[in-house]
Amino acid sequence: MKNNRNKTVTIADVAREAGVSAMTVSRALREPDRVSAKSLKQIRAVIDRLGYVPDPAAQALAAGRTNVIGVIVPSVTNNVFADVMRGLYDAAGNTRWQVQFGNSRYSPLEEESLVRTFLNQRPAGLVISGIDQSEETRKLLRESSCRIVQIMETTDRPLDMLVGFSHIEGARAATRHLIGRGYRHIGFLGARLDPRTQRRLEGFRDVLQDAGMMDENRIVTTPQPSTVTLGGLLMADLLSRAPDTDAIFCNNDDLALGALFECQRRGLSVPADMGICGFNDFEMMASAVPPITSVRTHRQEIGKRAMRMMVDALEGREPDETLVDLGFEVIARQSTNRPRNAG
Amino acid sequence: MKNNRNKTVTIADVAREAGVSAMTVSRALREPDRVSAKSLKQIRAVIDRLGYVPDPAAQALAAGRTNVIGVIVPSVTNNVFADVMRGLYDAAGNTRWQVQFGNSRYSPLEEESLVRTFLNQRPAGLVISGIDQSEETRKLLRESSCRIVQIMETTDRPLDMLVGFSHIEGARAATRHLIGRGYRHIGFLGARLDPRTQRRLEGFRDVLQDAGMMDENRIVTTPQPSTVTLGGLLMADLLSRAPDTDAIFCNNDDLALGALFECQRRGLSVPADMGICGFNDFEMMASAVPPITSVRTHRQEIGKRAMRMMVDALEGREPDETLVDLGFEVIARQSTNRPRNAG
DNA sequence: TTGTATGCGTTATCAA
DNA sequence: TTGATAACGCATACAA
Repeated sequence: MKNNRNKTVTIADVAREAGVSAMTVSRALREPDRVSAKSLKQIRAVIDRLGYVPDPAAQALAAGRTNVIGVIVPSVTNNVFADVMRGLYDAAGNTRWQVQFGNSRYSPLEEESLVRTFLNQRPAGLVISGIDQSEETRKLLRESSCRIVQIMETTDRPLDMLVGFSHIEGARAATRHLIGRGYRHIGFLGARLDPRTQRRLEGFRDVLQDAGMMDENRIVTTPQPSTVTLGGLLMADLLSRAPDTDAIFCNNDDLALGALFECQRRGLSVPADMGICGFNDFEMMASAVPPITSVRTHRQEIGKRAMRMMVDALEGREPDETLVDLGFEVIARQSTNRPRNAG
Repeated sequence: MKNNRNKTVTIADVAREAGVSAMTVSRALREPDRVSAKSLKQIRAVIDRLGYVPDPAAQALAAGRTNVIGVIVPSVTNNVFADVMRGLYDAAGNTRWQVQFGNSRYSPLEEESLVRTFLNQRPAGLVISGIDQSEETRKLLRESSCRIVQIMETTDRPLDMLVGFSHIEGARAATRHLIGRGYRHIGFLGARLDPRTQRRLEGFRDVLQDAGMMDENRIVTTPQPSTVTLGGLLMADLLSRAPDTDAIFCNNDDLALGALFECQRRGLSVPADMGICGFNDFEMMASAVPPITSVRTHRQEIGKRAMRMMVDALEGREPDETLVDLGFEVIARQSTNRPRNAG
């Protein structure tokens, strides 16, 4: 296999052309203040003319660190994380830091392996989803000298920094909303029971148990990834098991939309016969017919804050808050607007 | 800023412990056949015991190349590319090649800058979306010695290898389908007019002009990214401009779903009063009420094929086909099932 | 403000 | 089959 090395312009070439030493060029790039205005001008001109770009591998090797900020998400196809990634990207945009994604596919083992791979590259920082890292992963991270931001959840004991919200509280609020709207036989539709999903189920259980309305028959879950079609299937399953169910809390919006479609196929009126509440508040929820109630989460904002926090920390501006809860909001829409005389 | 260098186990450590030279360890890792069975066993034991992992930066610097396959997509939030990325990931999974994503945000300039960044890392290969690279980008790519796979479109003159399908033909087929179903006043809803979208519009125009049914008034587009909500707005816009429109081709499925919701709000029957056809065939199309006709594209498969092709080429197994058209299928559903007596 | 010497961890080359 | 030596391109430490 041949080298991919082409017409490599090195720092030495620049130095020679500019009539200075390689070190001065190196400094001109990283600490321009410590180089005379004259040299700086010369060097910059030569760099432009020659099209010099530093070799990141050489930089990493010599400096013992990189400008890479690793990001570990459990999925690249899940819209939730797509939004988070956008936020992370946006905030990293005009900085000198470079974002690199890794996909753990919801597997703690793959996550551990990704962390190893990243740490081997001596990243400046690591953004990692959730708080359920394996003990080995936590050890690796603690022993590394790189900064860490956990995202999408919240806890009292973050590894380092954290930006997220409480899934259990989100689910509690949604469930309370359904009760408040007069629903009494409330079910739960859940797909892919990752840790966050499980916490939502936990919150749902809490509230229903307190209200004396809990019925395990109304909990329908599947390990498959959530889709709209699956929402319809789960809804059908629930209705066959517990036909008197009058409302559902779906652990995400895909399922909620699928459930709505299933109700339409069965001639069930939403919200009169069936109340529906989703989670995440994707934009389509607002324009469904009827519009679907959901728990809005601030996914892109979480990405932005996390990256800003990371960059601040890396650039020596230690953030005031290193544990941020961005919360959630129950967006009440027609799909849970139960008529007084219903049921 | 301190080093991120920790307890680094180097190849020299392994060599010492195994009683061989560093070169032999290096060979044991890359060309085990050229190392004696005895040394190999020793070395592997020591590697395990010490937990040695090669430093990628040092490898890149010394070897003049990396095992990185760069992937440039125009969006990470667009479901289309999320699916492609999944395919790429899947196919790269058990190889020695590492995938790295870059997001050009639909900007040829950002794409060019990404290409430069990637090429600076001496990637083994580059997967790049579309065929509309800037002249400068094309030049950079041609001058580089790395392999290239263009994806998601097709052309006679690929830069190197290519896996995709024809957007213009997809749109033509969809439009013919609508005509075949008896619709006569067909409109087009389009968002974010990227090159692929524009080709779909072109195909739409072709067919309608040939059929003598073209009416520019029925083309409604916006530069905004497509959403379900936007589909509803565009549909409303179209109906106010051309109230006698009896069918629409949407340049993607989000818009189609939004258009369906808008019809529901207006009491328009789909498919009797309005035929709706989407593009991409996301899974939700099948479970909408009524199910929505769409043009199925093989996004994940494109990713898989592209990565397999790349890996084969990199490992010296030059692929038989380097220009693959994976086609598309019009999936006819109830949303375009126009009753005989309608209109 | 600038430069020199040295090392980062690995691989290519060539000789043994 | 193995090893010694010399890069790879840059940054650190220190000296001037």
